[in-house]
Amino acid sequence: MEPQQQQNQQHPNEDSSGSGKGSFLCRQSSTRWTPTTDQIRILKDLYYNNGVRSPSAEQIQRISARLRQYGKIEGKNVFYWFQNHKARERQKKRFTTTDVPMQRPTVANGGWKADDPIHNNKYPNISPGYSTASSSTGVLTVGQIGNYGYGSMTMEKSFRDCSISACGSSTGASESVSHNFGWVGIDPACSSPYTLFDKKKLIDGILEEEQ
Amino acid sequence: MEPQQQQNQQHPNEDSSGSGKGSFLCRQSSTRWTPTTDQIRILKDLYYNNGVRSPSAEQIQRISARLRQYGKIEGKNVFYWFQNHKARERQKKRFTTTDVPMQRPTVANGGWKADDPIHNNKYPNISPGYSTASSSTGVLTVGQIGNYGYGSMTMEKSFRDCSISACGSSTGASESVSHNFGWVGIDPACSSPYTLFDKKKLIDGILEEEQ
DNA sequence: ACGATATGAATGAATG
DNA sequence: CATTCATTCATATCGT
Repeated sequence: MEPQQQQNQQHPNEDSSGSGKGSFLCRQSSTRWTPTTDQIRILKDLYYNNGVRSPSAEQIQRISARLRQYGKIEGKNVFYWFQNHKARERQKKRFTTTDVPMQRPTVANGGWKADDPIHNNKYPNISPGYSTASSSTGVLTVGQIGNYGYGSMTMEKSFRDCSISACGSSTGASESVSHNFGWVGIDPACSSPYTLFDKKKLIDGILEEEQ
Repeated sequence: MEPQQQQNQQHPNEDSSGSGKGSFLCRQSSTRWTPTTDQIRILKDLYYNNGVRSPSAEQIQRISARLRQYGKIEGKNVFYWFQNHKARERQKKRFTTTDVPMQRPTVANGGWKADDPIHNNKYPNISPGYSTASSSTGVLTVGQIGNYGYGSMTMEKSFRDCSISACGSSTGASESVSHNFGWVGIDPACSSPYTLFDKKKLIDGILEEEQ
């Protein structure tokens, strides 16, 4: 998701190193979990390709155990990750999907960070109804039509080959990129002849029902 | 606080300002929203004169739609603006009101926020010990140095429950499980000799029941 | 030109 | 589940 964020934090910082907090340098290990690219990749894979959205306790344990190979992680991290991911996806929609009483697929992307470049098959349906993808199998019907490879390879670091991932910044988490659409949005009635005569009124108008 | 960044005009940047700045392409150089003075004025007005601090989705939409007249803007910009504005104001206040000598905003232990939620009283069952004590030298009363925004934070919260997993019916039921499990590290097969993985298999393995 | 600061953006962690 | 808080990163802007 962050095209150019975090410059370095995927280092396998074994040990919580919470002890060395007071020291000046080494100011890298914060208390909060910093997912590695591999972890994120897998989490997204689970989320998008497997429809996992609210893993159960067992699943969380399993996932975290699996992800622990790529760096330290705990169950709660997985739990929060899914919660946040889901919540933010919804929130984003909430801000952008203003009106549109009828099914209007033109919603594109209001401008939030684009969806994932690698796993972007989410649910192709346009209606608010989710695909309810059960977990595993059967879901990938439309999945990765483009086939991003790693079907059975050591995906250790193979996501570089994808044709769409692009921007391979070696170590960096070159996840999503794009995110520069043309301000589609809801196409407001811009250019309205406002002249700012009464600011107060304008402000109120924003908050109120404006009807 | 705001050094009047009156650049006075909207988008001085205009696209294609590829000049120098590594405009390689990827790097998602979509300039980050630079609010115009009018937009800022209105935002501040909403914030200070109208007490808007955390606009809801609808409000955000309304606000952004309104502000779009003064320059391009999107819901997320408004959202972030308020979030940041509130956060920073608060942060600043924390400093100023501090005036307490030895008071450091970022003392060891993370100050006040939940002491190590992760490894601390996650499961009071077994390790009651150092929950409250913590912090060296009885770090003052944490009395909330700059309490203005919101009384006190709930440090020391601990998850409602500490039963691990539980969840008889491993299916959905996302609501009931919200925060039910303790993040115990049930010590899964850590350090298991995973080495080559077939993504497909791995994912399934995670999701499946104990295959 | 840099370095400092302000601030947009992103996200982990929590709370209700 | 939605909302909010804290933190951190990235970058625009300004000061010297």
